[in-house]
Amino acid sequence: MNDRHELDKRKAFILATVVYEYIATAEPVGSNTLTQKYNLGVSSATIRNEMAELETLGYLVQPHTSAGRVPSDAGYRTYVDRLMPAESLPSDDARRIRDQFRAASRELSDVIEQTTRMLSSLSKNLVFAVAPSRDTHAFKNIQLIWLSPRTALAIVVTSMGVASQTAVEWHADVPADDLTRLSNALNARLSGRIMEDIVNADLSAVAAELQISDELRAAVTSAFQNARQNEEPQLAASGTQNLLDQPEFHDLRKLRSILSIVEEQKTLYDLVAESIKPDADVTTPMVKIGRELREDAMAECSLVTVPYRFGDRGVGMIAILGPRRMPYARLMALASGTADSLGAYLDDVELR
Amino acid sequence: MNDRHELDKRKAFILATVVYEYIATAEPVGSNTLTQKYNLGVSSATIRNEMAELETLGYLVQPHTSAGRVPSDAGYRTYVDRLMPAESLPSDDARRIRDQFRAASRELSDVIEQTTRMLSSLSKNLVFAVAPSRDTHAFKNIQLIWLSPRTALAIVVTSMGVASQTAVEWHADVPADDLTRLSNALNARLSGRIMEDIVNADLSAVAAELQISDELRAAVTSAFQNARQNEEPQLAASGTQNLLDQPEFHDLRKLRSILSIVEEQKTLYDLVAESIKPDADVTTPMVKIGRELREDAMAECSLVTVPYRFGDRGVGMIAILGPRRMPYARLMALASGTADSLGAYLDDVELR
DNA sequence: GCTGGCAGTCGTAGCACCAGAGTGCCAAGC
DNA sequence: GCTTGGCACTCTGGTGCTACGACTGCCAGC
Repeated sequence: MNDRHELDKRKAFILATVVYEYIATAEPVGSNTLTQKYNLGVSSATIRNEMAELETLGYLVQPHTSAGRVPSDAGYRTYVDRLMPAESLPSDDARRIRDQFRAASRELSDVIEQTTRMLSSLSKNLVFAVAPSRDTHAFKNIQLIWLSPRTALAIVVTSMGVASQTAVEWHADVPADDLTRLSNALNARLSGRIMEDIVNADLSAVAAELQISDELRAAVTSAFQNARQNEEPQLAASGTQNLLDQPEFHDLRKLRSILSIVEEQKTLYDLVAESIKPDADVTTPMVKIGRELREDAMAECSLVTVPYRFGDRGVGMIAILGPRRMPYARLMALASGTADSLGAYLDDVELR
Repeated sequence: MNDRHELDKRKAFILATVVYEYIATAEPVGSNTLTQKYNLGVSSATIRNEMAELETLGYLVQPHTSAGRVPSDAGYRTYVDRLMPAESLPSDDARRIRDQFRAASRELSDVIEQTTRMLSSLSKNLVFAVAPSRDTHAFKNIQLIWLSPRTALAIVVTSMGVASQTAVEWHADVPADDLTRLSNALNARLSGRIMEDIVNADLSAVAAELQISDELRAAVTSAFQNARQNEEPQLAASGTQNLLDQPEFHDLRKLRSILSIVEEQKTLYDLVAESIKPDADVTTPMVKIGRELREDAMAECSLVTVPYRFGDRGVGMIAILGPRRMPYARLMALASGTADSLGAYLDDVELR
């Protein structure tokens, strides 16, 4: 199992064909089906011997004695990593994705939700997406609004809309003019920066330059902290009804546990959260298969995830959840196409 | 069918018992079951005759010749309207609802979502809720921020947070002082008012009083319009997995169409939208049964809806969707208890 | 008007049975 | 030494049959 060359060409081809056929038909594949449908050049008896070996190697399993073979997690894994031909995004799908983002709302959570809807309809699977946290928005401007000599309202606006309003107060009088000067200086200096990159040093530098009081500086700091404060991770899901079309979910107990997980959101989030890394290579989709998901309820599921970027960093994830028997190459192409478009959309919105 | 007195006492009791028993067991009810389980004082043959009459009257139906009886839409309707004993909210449930709102988030959409989660777990059915539209929030304050002599930013804040920011510009110079005076006057005059009650006349009155230019007045009007602009109706749903426990949803085709409707949201919204009336009597739950829902996919469902209020008007809906065979009295008590608490919560947040 | 009895209907659970698909193994052949 | 046809064996799923049980509707008698 450890030697990646243990599979000779014929075994690899047979494994690939079994996976391909099983994905297409959802029926265990037998040696006869294989020889009849595919041009293998050898008889079914030979295939039988090879398949028996593939089974002892752990790539195939038999649901019961007199049935054909079905891929194991390891079988799918090898297929995805080494055997499967890559697919590119069909132009129809590409167009639909483009159109979706052209008509997209400006409300971030709506965009994320519409994206999952579109992708679940294209992929015929369950799709979910994690929205960028406020940390990753671009700072647009801050307004310090003088209410009285000792109170003010601080409103922070990011590329995705208003992030927070904070009421601030202090012990010494602050002239209204100071607030205006500070607002303007902060906006001139920091506009366009990513929220999480704006550290206290930046704020202090501006405050020092303008000779602003410590109390006022502290107020600004807390306004920024407030704006960055991480709300619940926003997660949208769509396409649960697609699962019902798959025979593996006709078992109501399995279906129920999957639905619970989807509604609960936390488990879904944990599944993809580890992959949201700012510096990650953001173009490659990742695949987790069956038990790799570490969830009993999902032992028969696979997950395709792909991060999307804003600017030059990964800020969120798009994920397609379906049966292990899913068209991996197609879904990977769909997911990364969508992620690219979503990233481009986010960049575009920021520029407006 | 039109004469509400067509049912004598005994028929009414039999109908009520059949509905009650069927709700409990999900099995068609026969005359023997009835005489054995309930003390009717007559023999099963008499019950048979009565049931046959109830069937010709349209209250009961027989799934097939040799089965017991099952209530029809009309049967459930009569049960709900006239036969069913009212239930009050068990103190356990009341406590759980109270605790939920005590710990509730301040973000409106989170509160609505958490409410549906709690109620779906209490009711063991599918729950959805429509969030109040911005129109029904209470106005808190407006800030007109002077950016340059001819441009400004208008930020409208309601009881539920920031509603909108609008960039405004004009052709004649506007002194910064005018903006401050206007902001303060508007806040003093309008704070606490419901957004949809704030009409142009209110704004004009203030502007006239302060001798403010027409252009500036127009800018304020557009800021308010922007803040009231109706986004997509916000709808949260929870508890789809509960449906799987009901035998009527074991049919995958039915289940699929219900799931589609729930995800699509629009149909759900239409089902309850008509009942969101500001001036409606906001304490009584309403019930729609089977075909009354006017959706083929929901012919075997019932819906309990109850509006919740903010201040003295209905602003949103809570709805419980389940099989027609649902414990109506219990769910009605649960729904209105939750609606009351949600209303109280909204009032409370507004005061803070 | 109520009741017990009875014939009749219908769905379902259980059972046996068979066909079909697929395997593993073996002995012969290239 | 790999490949192959043949063959016995296994297991599932569908079909047809029967028996049973749960009802009903109707009727004659109280």
